[in-house]
Amino acid sequence: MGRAGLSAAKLTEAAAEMADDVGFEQVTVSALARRFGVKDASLYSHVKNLRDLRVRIALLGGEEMTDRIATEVAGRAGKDALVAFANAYRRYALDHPGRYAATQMRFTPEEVAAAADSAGMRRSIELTYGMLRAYGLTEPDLTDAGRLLRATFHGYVHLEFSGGFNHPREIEESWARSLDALHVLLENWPRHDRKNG
Amino acid sequence: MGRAGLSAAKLTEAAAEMADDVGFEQVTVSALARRFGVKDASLYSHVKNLRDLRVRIALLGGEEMTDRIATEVAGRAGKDALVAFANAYRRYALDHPGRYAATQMRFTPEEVAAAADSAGMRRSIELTYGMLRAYGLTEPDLTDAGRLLRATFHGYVHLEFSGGFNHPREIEESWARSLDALHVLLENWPRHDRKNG
DNA sequence: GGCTGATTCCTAGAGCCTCTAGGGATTGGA
DNA sequence: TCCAATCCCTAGAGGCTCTAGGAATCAGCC
Repeated sequence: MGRAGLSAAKLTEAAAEMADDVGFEQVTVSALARRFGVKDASLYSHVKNLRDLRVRIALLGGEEMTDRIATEVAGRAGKDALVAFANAYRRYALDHPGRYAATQMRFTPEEVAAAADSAGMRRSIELTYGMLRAYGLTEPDLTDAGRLLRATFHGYVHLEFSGGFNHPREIEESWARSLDALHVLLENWPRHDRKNG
Repeated sequence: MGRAGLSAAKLTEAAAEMADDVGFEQVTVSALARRFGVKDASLYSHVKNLRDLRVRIALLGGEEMTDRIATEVAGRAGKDALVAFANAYRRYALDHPGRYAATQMRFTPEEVAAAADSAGMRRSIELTYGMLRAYGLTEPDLTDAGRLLRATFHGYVHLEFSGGFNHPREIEESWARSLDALHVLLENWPRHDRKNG
């Protein structure tokens, strides 16, 4: 009988699809092996262990998400860019809940350091900063506002996922109004006072 | 030999401590049984299954967190209340990472419905709304702003936990400035236009 | 084609986990 | 004292991760 033709990349892609289908926490080495008609021990030649597999899903998700956001934000500035960024972020999470959940894992310092080197991470930061510069922000406000935005986007999506919103119908409108509010916030950002660190 | 004197409440409390110690995902029926010097099968008379145990941790954490926030916010209004609320929220999460992680589980609709009946949930909503009313907000802005705040607080804590911040030393300052910004945001909230739902 | 080395996938098995079924021990109350 | 409820146990099925070592298959080379 022929081989399944496995590779780390193929496994990661399949695992990501599996995560979107059945939930990130349900992604398991043995279930993935089953999907390829192969024994679970076979996967350990391609992937170090379960955690390694999950981190790979996270990196894949991060890259894809950054790609989407980048194409949506391209050529926009100000509120246009903010809304495009936020919507691309949220839509990716809704389209790929498993991959998105992977990106929200708790990483070890080593994993963070490794990921920080990746192109995706840097591009993602570039995108955010570019957007914020259009609001006239400079460091350290750039960092602070960036953190606040990332936190808010993630928090909103997370709440939406975890059923924290009681009236699902109004989510779209709530989200739109939150973006209005964030735009106002960025325009009125309480600037850092140089004299009074 | 005597009995261990187990009960659902005792198990939940011990499981919560365990979650804070070793991480929410490491909380396991057999590990918990070991802690009580008892066989794992014994716990299943008190707790339905692992998920049940985890949901109990979440409810306990939610109650405790609401208590803390309530006492901190009591007697304050405006920015004072906002800062007290936010700091109590964040501090609880940092003090009890396992319990906090539990509150951020993905719940089934039934679990959400059950939790929505609990006193803690209602009190938590009351607290938020009371705070926002002091900013002169009314529905539906109350709902939208409340969602945005909850999302932001959670997102910030989550980012902090997951190592999303590269410069740990500046987190405190970033957080303080984000609270300033949120205060400004609430004062300049783009009010709902009744004519144009 | 035949050889060779690397890679792929396998079997076997240890160890840990969840959860069920059913039975003996311990308790508090009648 | 005795009964019923409750607690905790043993036994066991089944799933998961991961290691060790062996057999099959592939690619490239003569």
